[in-house]
Amino acid sequence: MNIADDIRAKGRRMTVQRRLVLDALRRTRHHTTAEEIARSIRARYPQIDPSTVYRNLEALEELGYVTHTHLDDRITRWRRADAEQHGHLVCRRCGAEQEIPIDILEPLARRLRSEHGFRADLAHSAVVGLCSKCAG
Amino acid sequence: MNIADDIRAKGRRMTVQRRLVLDALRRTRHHTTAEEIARSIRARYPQIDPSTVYRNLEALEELGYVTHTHLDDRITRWRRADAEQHGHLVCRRCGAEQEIPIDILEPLARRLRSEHGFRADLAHSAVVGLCSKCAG
DNA sequence: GAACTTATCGCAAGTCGCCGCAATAGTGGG
DNA sequence: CCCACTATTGCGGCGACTTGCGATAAGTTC
Repeated sequence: MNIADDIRAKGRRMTVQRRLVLDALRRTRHHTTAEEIARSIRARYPQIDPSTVYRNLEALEELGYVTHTHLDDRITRWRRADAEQHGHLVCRRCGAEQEIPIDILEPLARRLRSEHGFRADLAHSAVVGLCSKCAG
Repeated sequence: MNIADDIRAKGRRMTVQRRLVLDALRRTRHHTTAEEIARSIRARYPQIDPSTVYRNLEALEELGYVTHTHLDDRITRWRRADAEQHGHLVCRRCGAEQEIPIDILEPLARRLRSEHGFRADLAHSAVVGLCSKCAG
């Protein structure tokens, strides 16, 4: 089943706008911001409203096609759900972000699960701190 | 050395506005939002501009008196730097936030330090996932 | 304690993301 | 192919900051 049919099967609709957002996400390697996606779409289709992009990202997240992460700022980062999972380290000083293999976070996830019944979404979270350069 | 002198020693100034922000933070048990602090101050001193509160929180963070955290939304949470350290679990479904003892995160911090030279600021980060209620 | 330097303030305007609403347009059924 | 249903869109406007700027006032010097 292709994406369009899957979306329809879930009672949603496949619109041009939706497809454009999906395509924009497909073109980006790592995570992007909604604003960047909106900009790239509006370069060709200026009539598409930024709020439509925001709403589509949200809808596509509900549909399971994308996920978002909050790093150390107010900006939401988006990426395809089928992209490789990894953790994030964000330097609070220089802002550098680094990706780390998800399995480093596994032991913590297991403990949170057994001790707090909490199912951590590791790729969704970011660890803030000082990178090796800034820590001196 | 008291706070005022310390601030002056660092080439900054102790203004009424600064003191009001500091006092407001002292009154809150856990973390608050800038907007809430602004509201509580402006209830008594309406002439104080919200932007002054934002700038003071930033300045006080540079001075080492407060820190901020980003949970799973776009709102910045502030708290006193000398408050008790703890980790945060945030449910992506119901939004509930839970505090956990910081030592649960220690093993991860040690590993990030040795393997990536990254000094994690555990109390600054939040782990996103599903709480026991929402995980069903 | 007056002069002076400049951190900080209040205000107005701008940005990014979100939301309500009326108009529009995918979809399934006939 | 046409209709009814309702998910989605564009637009205007709001919330949470953020920033430029001229005015104000801490702190320092004399």
